[in-house]
Amino acid sequence: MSITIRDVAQAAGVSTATVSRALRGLPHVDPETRERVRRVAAELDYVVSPSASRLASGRTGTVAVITPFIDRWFFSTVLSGISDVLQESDVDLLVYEVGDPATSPGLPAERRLRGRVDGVIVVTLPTDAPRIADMLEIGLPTSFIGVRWPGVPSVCIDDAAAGRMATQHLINLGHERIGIISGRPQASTSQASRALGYVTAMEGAGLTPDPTLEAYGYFTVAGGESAMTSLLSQPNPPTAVFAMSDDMAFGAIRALQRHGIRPGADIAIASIDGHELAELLDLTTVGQPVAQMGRVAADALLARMLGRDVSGPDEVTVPTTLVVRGSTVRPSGAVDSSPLG
Amino acid sequence: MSITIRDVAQAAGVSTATVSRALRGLPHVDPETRERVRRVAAELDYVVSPSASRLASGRTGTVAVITPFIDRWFFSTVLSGISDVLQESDVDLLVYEVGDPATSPGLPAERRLRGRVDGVIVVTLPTDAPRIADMLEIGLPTSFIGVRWPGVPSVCIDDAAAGRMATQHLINLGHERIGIISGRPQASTSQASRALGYVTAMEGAGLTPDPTLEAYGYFTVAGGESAMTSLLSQPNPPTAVFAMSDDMAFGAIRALQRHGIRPGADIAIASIDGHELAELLDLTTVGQPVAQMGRVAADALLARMLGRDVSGPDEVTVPTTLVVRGSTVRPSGAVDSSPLG
DNA sequence: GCGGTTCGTGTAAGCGATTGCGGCATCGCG
DNA sequence: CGCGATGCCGCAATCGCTTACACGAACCGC
Repeated sequence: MSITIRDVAQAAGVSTATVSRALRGLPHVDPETRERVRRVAAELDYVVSPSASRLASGRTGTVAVITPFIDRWFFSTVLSGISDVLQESDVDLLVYEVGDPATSPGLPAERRLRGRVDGVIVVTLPTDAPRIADMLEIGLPTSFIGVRWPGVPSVCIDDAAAGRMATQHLINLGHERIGIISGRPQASTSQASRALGYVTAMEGAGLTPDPTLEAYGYFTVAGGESAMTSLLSQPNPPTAVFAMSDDMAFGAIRALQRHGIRPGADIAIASIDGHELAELLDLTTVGQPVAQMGRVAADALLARMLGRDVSGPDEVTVPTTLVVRGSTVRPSGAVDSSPLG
Repeated sequence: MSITIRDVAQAAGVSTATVSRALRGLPHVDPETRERVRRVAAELDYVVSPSASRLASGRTGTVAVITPFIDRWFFSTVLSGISDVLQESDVDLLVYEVGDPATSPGLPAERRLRGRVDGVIVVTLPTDAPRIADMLEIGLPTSFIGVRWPGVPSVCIDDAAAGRMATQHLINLGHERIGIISGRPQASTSQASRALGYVTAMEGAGLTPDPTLEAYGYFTVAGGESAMTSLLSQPNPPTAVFAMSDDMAFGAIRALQRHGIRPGADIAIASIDGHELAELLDLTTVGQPVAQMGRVAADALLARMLGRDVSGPDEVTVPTTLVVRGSTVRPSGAVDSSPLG
């Protein structure tokens, strides 16, 4: 029913081997022959059978992206960046949504990957390290986004610096009681780094982080809202809050609105992400180049998969930039402790 | 190097045929034999070669999703719903991001699909009909989201009703000069339907839509902002605005903020989508069950692919619900023309 | 003019599953 | 006890392509 390489070979008066070589641009084919094969193939509307090709060659022309979520801003944006790059190289994109590793078992995809893809991009939550070792055991070329792992291609931001930057900015505005909305209790990796940045900045300014001023927002809008609510119920609430993600900051802002407190004017908020809608909500945030992170990871993976010269280091850190908006204004009467943040 | 079905067969003392049948749960296998094969396979950590299986069986266990974008709320949410369903059935999800059909050529994926997937889900922009015929020509089971096509499984909302609902709500509040922020000039399908709903509601209330009160927002935040800006520059600006999408409404709100105009208090805004962050911005919107739309489409496709009994109609319309928030309040001094919208 | 390259092409052996068909026991029933 | 069903299972032919290897022709330099 479907037309095969044999049909093309016959119609072009050559062998299937030649057709294969001609169509794929391999050498050792007379230019004239190649052209003829191409024409015949086009006329017949021939497309190679991916299954057969894969079986014979062992290559799949596919990469898998393993991501906790696909319907959240950060992840869908990363995905889009990845998609850009892969499409340019005619590589298919397989998506596995695995959920939050903290609540769902692990990577259900491990077994599936073998023989199904040529490479894997793992997008990790900032909340905790993935089963990286498990992943690497499969022996597929892999690229990580969001964690740093020795010897493995990965791209991430400097979480500590980002946390420090946001917190320092609040400090520079004169705030001293600065709360923090973090992900979840006792998480690891980049979350810890962001918290570290917060602590570093605080201590650098001679301030002591008040443990009662930490609340958990689980990286969701709803979580951020309840975190902020609990912060507000403190006997001595913070005058500024650092949220580890824009989503949580959004929730925090909603909490403020509910309490009739004006973000910026009454309580300062700064966070990390650079979410598209942060501008709308006038939220000060440390922006990360999310789509670019996806592109970089995909590029790195492709380079390794296709055996290109692997230029550039394995571990790349992309820059973040503080975007100051209305959610962080000088508290009335306060004096800036440094020449701008 | 990798272990194959032959290794398992040998280790279990049966033929490869039996291994294949045993592992896939096919009948005509002694329960005892099946168990032994399973055990051996597990011990050997055997996984079937997808390529070989596909080539032999002709099935790929994969569906493609063709979507204009993946980094926008609507699409990533749909994608997530699809992913849910597919994962339950152990079907792989291949994603093709094709861009806005209005600006990018078309479906570059057509050729790729043949032999690569068992089915396709096409997510269409509300801005215009996809090359549906092209798509159907491939002869793969296909499911559409966002358009209605005779005889083809599709899921969408009643765009006209949604547009009418939002507009009627504004009318009920006493507004008469109601502007509209639509997608792009002369687009089609669901965009037209939403506009139709607007017109229907207006005329039903004895109001005449003012053509100078229509602006184009191209379904983006930035577009919505400039659309609202141009609306505001009218000699006689609207007192209420219906935006075809939440994103555009977000942009419109930003424009209002920039002009020192309070959404809700000074100008009412209602839109369509039910975006996660609409609540944050206190935006009245006609919510559509986006993730569910993805799930429904995936279910329908799976039913056809796997030859299940195709229950339910081809074309399903999912319900929308008006969520009233602060962006639409009664204009001061106005009287409601009906008992609540 | 001859051995050795280089080029273009064909032959055919895989790749690792799936599955139609046939064979051999075993079973049930008359 | 005989005979058709039935249940299990193996044989072997695909599926459509890739690619190592072989082969003949043309071409090279000495």
